[in-house]
Amino acid sequence: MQKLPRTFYDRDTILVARELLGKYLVHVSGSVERIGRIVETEAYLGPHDRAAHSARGLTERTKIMFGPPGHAYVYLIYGMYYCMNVVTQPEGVAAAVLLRAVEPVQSVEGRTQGPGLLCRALHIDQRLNGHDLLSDDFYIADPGRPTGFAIVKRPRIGVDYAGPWAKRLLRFYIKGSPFVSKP
DNA sequence: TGCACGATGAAC
DNA sequence: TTCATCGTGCAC
Repeated sequence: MQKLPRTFYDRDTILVARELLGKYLVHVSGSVERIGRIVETEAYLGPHDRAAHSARGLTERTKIMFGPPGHAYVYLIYGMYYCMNVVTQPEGVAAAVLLRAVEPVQSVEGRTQGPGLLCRALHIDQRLNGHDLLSDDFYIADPGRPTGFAIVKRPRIGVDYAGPWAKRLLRFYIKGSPFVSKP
């Protein structure tokens, strides 16, 4: 499998969010290689995007989002679940793509439909925050098998407080996939 | 130093 | 619709 290059992430966030669909998220922990096929993503376009953590500027938590592209931004939500993001665009631009659901491919136990569940199933936690996705133990790759699928656009989940930004169609998923969190 | 609040998920 | 559970961010 071809690991996605830095240039893949160093582009428009919406484009990256769409093109991440169908790619394989790989996490190697110990001797176990867990793989999930990305079927649902959301784009967060800080700092103007009121739904993005980076809307409040550079803070201890969001500094990863301001960093160079191709790194993981992992944070704890509601005190019990982790959410996995991919940092996009050049260093200094605080944008990222939230991975909302994956389809189990290898060594994945439990459900993966939802950002908290997919992190639990792939053993992703705060230790991977800031991790370079061009490393050998945590990365995203192109399976190379053109499958061909339609992409559905919807408003993002759980950001009703974001005013007009809550209505933007920044959530993308593979049409018909049974592994999407909220079809 | 204290406290309100989530880019959630599951139960009721 | 309600609750579990806790780090972050910002008000005192």
